Amino acid sequence: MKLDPRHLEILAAVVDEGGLTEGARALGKSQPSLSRTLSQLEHRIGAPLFEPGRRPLRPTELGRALAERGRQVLTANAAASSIVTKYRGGKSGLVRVGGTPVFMDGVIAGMIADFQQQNPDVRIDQSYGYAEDLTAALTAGTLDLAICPMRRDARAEGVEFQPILPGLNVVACRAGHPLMRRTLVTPADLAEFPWIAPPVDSPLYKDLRRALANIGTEAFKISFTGGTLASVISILTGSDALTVLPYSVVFMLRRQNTLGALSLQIGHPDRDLGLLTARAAPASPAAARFKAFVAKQFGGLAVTIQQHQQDMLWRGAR
Amino acid sequence: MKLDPRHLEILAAVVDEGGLTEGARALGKSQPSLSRTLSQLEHRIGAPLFEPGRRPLRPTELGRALAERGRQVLTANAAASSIVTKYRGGKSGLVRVGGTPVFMDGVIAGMIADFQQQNPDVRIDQSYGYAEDLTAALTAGTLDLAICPMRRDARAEGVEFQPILPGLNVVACRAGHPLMRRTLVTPADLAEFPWIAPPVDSPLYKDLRRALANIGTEAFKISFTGGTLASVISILTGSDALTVLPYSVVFMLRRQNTLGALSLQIGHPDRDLGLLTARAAPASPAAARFKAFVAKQFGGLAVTIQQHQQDMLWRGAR
DNA sequence: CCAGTTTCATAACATCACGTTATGTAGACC
DNA sequence: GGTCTACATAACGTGATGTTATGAAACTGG
Repeated sequence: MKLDPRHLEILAAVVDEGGLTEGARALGKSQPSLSRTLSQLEHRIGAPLFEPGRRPLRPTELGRALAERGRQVLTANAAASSIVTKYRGGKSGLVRVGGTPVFMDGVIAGMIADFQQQNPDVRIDQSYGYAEDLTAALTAGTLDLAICPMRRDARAEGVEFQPILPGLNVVACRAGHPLMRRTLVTPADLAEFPWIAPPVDSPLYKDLRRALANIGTEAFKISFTGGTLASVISILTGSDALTVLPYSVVFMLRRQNTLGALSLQIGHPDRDLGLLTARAAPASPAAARFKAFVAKQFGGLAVTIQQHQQDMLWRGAR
Repeated sequence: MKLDPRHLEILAAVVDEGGLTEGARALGKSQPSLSRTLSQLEHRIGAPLFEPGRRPLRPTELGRALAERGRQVLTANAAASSIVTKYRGGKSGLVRVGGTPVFMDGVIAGMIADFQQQNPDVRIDQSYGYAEDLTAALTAGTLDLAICPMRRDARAEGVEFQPILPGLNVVACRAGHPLMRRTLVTPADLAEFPWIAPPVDSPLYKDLRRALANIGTEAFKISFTGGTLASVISILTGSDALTVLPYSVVFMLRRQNTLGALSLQIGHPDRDLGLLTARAAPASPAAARFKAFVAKQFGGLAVTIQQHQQDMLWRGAR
């Protein structure tokens, strides 16, 4: 006995609403349609679903039992509809986001927390990688959004880059570091302190090398390498070590008052931090929503950073 | 967003079976049919349900979420099918059975217990009534089966009567009643004992009157009237009162050894105990099954009673 | 008991979704 | 790179589902 789940839905609606007319109205169909459908169903089953010759159509025991199942179909269907609606509104779904480790840990993780506060049904898969891997993952369709620094002129095939922050690295150290008191730090001052280096294949490592070369300090001693942002922060706060970090990361940590940035111009990398998305496949609503959220947050962040720098400048000039 | 529950079923089957081909086989449909249906569903939803360009078709997060709902639809549908199958096999449903009070309590109740032992999903609504009411209820469709005594020549309109036992009433009393020792009881012996009378509108009451008239005893004192079988038995066992009961009822109670029947010919009523069913509406499978069960039980009962009587006769003759 | 109202059943018809077979195409695997 | 398997597409027939119009039957009130 194979039944059509739609027939069960109709039966449930008619039983629950108390009549064909009401049931038809509830389902948005015509009354004769339901009448015929239920007649056919009764004929197929070979047993009456409604007591014959009763005008306010009353279900039999069997009709009630089957209506119960129809109710289950209706609720499952409604749940499915809700899932689709939420998905299309970006309120639900999966977002696979990747980026350079330090940015993800230092900046994006906080934004993800804010985003999930408002969108609890959106699942976020975070992964780490550098521009090349991220681009590959995006074109392969295994990633929805990447957040990484990228050269302004670099146009990778099949991906779209949307700059959100100018690249700006600073020399970071613990809040009470000896060099923090100086209003101006010279390259020579840096020589005596140990350095924490990012992984050698990271853009940040290149930035570090380039920054030190610009300053004129080629020889520097590396005391720690390979850790994630969390371990870097631990070591920085527990020692007088220095490292190069994106200013945005240092800025986001300002509330904890554990890290500071030296007043030292180390030269901007020729890259912008930005959002990388695949050009081919249209992003899922949740991914698009998350992307828009991140972009907006960074917009606010850029303004805040600017205000903060103005403030620091003003206080420094005083 | 209104979805077709059948599409969800198909999605669930494909996701669970791991492919279109397997899903099609599981549903008893062709592979292209599912392919097109799911394509349309994806198009309607506006989002992919399966990761594109993967050969062992792998569902997306959304696809999995909707498949979960489809699974609910499938289980509800399967449950509905099971209900129908059990209903058609008479293994489930509602049986409304009515009959004369004493018979229902004394004989049928025990059969109902046996029936429900084997058919736990069949619900039985028991009601009481006499031939006239029962016939009316049957033709009105508010009763599936009636069990009552009926004259052999009485043919009510629209109902069918199937005799199952010859009507046979006996004078009943408690097991240790003074009259029980006598091998032969005369009408005069009955005069000194009080009588329990059934309700005056019951056929049993008429039987009592007729039986006593046949015997020649018109004047008898009635000490109790109006109770159900349970109270009649209580009073019989606690006193030396007499009453008229169908022999089948006394026989069914033989195990308890509380009641006995006097060796007194009181004349058979011109009625048979039988099953009354509506001729018009075909009985529900469960009702038909119950009717067959009761008929078979009574068949066995008739044989047992006969053997018992033979046995009694033989012992009495010895 | 009768008239009015409501509620369901039936008829006739159009359309679209579904199921079929045949066939093309693209990952996957060795 | 060749082959196999699995999915997608095409073309077509049929049947179920939707519609409106209308009839019949049952509940309502006086």
